[in-house]
Amino acid sequence: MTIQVYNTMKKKKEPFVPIREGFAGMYACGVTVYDFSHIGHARALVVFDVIYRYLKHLGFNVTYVRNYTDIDDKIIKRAQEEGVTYKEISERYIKEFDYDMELLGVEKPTHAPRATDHIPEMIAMVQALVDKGFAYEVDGDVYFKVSRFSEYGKLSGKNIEDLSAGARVEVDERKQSPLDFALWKKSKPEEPFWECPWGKGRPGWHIECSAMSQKYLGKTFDIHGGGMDLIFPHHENEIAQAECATGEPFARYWIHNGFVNINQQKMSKSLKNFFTIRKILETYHPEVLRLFLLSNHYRSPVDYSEQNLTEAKTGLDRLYALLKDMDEIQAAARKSAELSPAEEKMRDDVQAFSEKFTEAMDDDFNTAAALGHLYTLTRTLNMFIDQKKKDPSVHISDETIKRAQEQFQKVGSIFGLFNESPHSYFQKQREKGLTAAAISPEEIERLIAERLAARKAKDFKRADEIRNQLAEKGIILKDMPQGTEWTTKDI
RNA sequence: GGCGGCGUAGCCAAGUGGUAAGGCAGAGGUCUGCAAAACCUUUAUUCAGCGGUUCGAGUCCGCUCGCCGCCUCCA
Repeated sequence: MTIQVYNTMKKKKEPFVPIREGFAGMYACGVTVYDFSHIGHARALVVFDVIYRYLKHLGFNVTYVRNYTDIDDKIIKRAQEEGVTYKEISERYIKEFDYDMELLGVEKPTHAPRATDHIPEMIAMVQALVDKGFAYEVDGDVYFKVSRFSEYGKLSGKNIEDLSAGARVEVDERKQSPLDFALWKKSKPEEPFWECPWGKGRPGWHIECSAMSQKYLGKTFDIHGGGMDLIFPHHENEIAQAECATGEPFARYWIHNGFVNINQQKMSKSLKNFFTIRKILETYHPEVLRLFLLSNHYRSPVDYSEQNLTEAKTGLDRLYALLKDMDEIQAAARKSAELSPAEEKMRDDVQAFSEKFTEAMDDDFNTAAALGHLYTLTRTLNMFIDQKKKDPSVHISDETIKRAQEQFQKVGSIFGLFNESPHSYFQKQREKGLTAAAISPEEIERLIAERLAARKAKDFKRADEIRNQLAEKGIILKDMPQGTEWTTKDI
């Protein structure tokens, strides 16, 4: 069964057929490293991480390339502000980015090239464009001549006439047309530069992705992705450069993720409604953020709000609670040849989930629908576990539990969830809550013991008093058959 | 002005021709001394509005209203 992928170029879903059977080449535009990465970056990174993982899961041999833009105006500006070299800024934020990705559980791509490590490739491409008459040099700057590429606009659905009419770019007199864009920029004094046929200069923004994607994936490759905002002009320009330079088609499938809004407002620096990944992960477990992001289809806009994150946390808690229960039941389960009707049904549901999950993911990576099915399975499993808790004689075989656990492992490995043992997941949460509660576990245990004594003596007034007292500090008690457990209140 | 998207229950959110997934919140119940957790039941005759195509439409077409993105660096 081939998967369906929405291709921005065609504006519709189409079957994904790679150039070479069994292989997939994928390039996703990475970040410009001049500051900490934010929630918007996180979404793009998580979306393509999941696409990467899913393609691998399907058995594709995937080459995934994600670049670092480590030379550009913003980096240079930042370096000048701090009085350090551009390299110091870019390397610093590459390190920070890598750290964020590790926290977020984003898999390393096959290649993570830096733009500045590929200057010769870029110069060669610019030279090829000049030689073929697609680009022209003006006083050290080299521009791409948009009018020479009749297909310009095919990705974004724009045409050259409309663009010319609506151009609000300040017109650079030296450009032959306002639409022409820089392939190579002459360096100003004090700016980093590389020697090239046009003097001292540095690459324009778009050229790096064309050069690096081709180096690692070939002239024509399968998937090119990034945020919606990159469709125009970045990806449009990449296509123009690459196809004119090589004379061959560039990427075949264009995948773009939607934006993140903050409390229904566009995220922007001027509104200061900006959240860095680092900041969010101080409060929320990384998997909460992933679950939240994957609860929406990747092309829809998603609204970041505390309520939505808290909801995601509730969901993740529920899933981990089930995993914990399954671990416990598994430990006590026995082999059995005979299945009760309830267990039969459970196996059927597990199997049904497996099929529905695949169906959802095959349909343009519909993680939201896939998660819906996971919750349905969760309810089925909880139902059985609930019965078993009430009546320990209810039997279940280890094989059935194993099959259910395997489905969760599969989802976990594709979505980047359930990387922790349920025990450590809840343990961490308790530790976090404890810090906020300012009470020691020993003190809690002491109060629980005191409450137990009170309950045994039927002094429920005192027992409730203790429970309320702990609740005020954010400690929630649960009276279980085997004793009293405690958790911390949700953030 | 050009291009594109969206509008599904209190909230979040799947669903591109076959009769409305899932989650959160709420209500009732099982369990509990009472709770918590879990489970059960329940919550959209209806998918912004109006027309049209069709045996059949959130789903396709047209119009209207409302929101948003891109066209400038941006995931």
